[in-house]
Amino acid sequence: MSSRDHSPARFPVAVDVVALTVRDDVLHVLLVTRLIEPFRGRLALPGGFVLPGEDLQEAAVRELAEETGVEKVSGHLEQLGSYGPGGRDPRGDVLAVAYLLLAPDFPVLSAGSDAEKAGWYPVSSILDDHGIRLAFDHEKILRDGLERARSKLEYSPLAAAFCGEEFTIAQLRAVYEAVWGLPLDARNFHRKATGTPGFLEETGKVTAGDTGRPAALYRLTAAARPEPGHPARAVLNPPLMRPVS
Amino acid sequence: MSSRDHSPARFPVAVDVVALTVRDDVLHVLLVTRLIEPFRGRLALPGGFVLPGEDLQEAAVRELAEETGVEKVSGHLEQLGSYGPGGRDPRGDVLAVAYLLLAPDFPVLSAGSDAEKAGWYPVSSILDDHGIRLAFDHEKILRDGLERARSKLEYSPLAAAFCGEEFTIAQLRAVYEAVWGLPLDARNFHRKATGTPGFLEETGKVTAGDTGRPAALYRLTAAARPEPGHPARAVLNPPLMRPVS
DNA sequence: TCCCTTTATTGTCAAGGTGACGATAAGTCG
DNA sequence: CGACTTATCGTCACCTTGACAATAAAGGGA
Repeated sequence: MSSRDHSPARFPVAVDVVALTVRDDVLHVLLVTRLIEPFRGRLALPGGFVLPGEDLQEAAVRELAEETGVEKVSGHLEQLGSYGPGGRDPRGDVLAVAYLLLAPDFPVLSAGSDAEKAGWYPVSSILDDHGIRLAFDHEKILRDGLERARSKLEYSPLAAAFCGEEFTIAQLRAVYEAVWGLPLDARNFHRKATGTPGFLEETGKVTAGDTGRPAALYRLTAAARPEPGHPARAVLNPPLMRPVS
Repeated sequence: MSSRDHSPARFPVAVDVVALTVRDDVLHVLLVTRLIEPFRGRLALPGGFVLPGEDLQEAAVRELAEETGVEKVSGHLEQLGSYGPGGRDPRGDVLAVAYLLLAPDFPVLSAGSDAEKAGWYPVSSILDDHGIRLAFDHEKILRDGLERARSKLEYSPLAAAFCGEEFTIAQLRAVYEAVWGLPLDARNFHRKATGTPGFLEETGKVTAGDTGRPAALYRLTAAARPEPGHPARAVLNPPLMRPVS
């Protein structure tokens, strides 16, 4: 820190959350419709200003709860990056700290306590050409979050963050296919997922009721489960690489 | 952003830079000695407060120049993460945005314009048990920066950011060994570095004067060179993994 | 000059991982 | 029961890696 600045400038600090989930085999992002200016009527990432005495991650969790009605979100939450403070809010300088949430599909309040409508939107409908334009610089933040998620799947057990506690290999593969936007060979994926030491363990249970042969249910190994405070361990070694094309 | 907050809280925003280099085959970090409270006399990462109208990365470059006397730093600069705002500065809430600089060895002013002494310190001397204690939460930031650098070497061409424009395979290998703290097999490394398409290209020149056989000089391919604004491309595919032990 | 030391570079080989894809297994549905 | 669907196991050629031998190209000293 500079020793010269007697009274440093102060900035409002906002947290914005890129919440991703896989719904019907399609990657979705959680967005709210803004009911006030600026960008009234536009879709935006959920978020809000950090309060005094609050930590960044606390603020992210609180804003997510306020705007989506979810008190206890399971899944994986990590910091994505910071943006600004200039050129991103017409009201003036605002520093934004973005967080990335990878979570199983959860219901959102159609009208949160902030009176903003929240809902899941397919990521492709936002990022495609001629997609819906987001407020602020949220499209860039979403792109950064998507790329972070894509690369993290390669070497970390984070794909399981999109699933519940127990899941089948096919469900896990559907996560990879939805996030990467690529088809994967079911047999090779099964070999890699079940063959990686310290990644998955069988629960002994199987699915029922669906069409086709029942699938075995797996859960993450204790070693692969994200610990509070610790980053997700690099369990997939060698990594599960994205196909080139 | 929350629609409810009419006058959001404002925080001072500091940028801190984890500047790493390889010097005499040892990883060093750039630190300054604080001459004022708090943490007077302690070593700290160079950094300072963001000024109004300034971007985060601009502030990082400016503070680095002010405290180390380097106007144009070559190498790779990327955002590392944000810390706080609570519990990291005894003067009160301060949000810190950390940046990571991977650079060739450059001289630092022994007394910068901020009158803080800057110098290179072996990373191990800071992070070892009984190492020198840094000011603020800078030890955690340094650890995060080190881990980021270590993992980035695996799949990106960023090791070359520690070298000059042209370098030998052995110099590049020395970077990996210094950052990872592990010995690598010179022959297998040579095969991987020269055999990866789109990574290195020969300059045709060779080193001279040293003991032993002269080494060929290489440079990064245009595709592997970091573009302004773009992240470092994932050129090493499959990656060059750290040995397990 | 010739040998020794040092560093760079090229090969070799076995083991393991991956992509492509055939073959079975175990359910549901008609 | 037979068709269909999904899950799981096997096979095989190819590629990459780790371990390590061998060769190349300098400088230094006897």
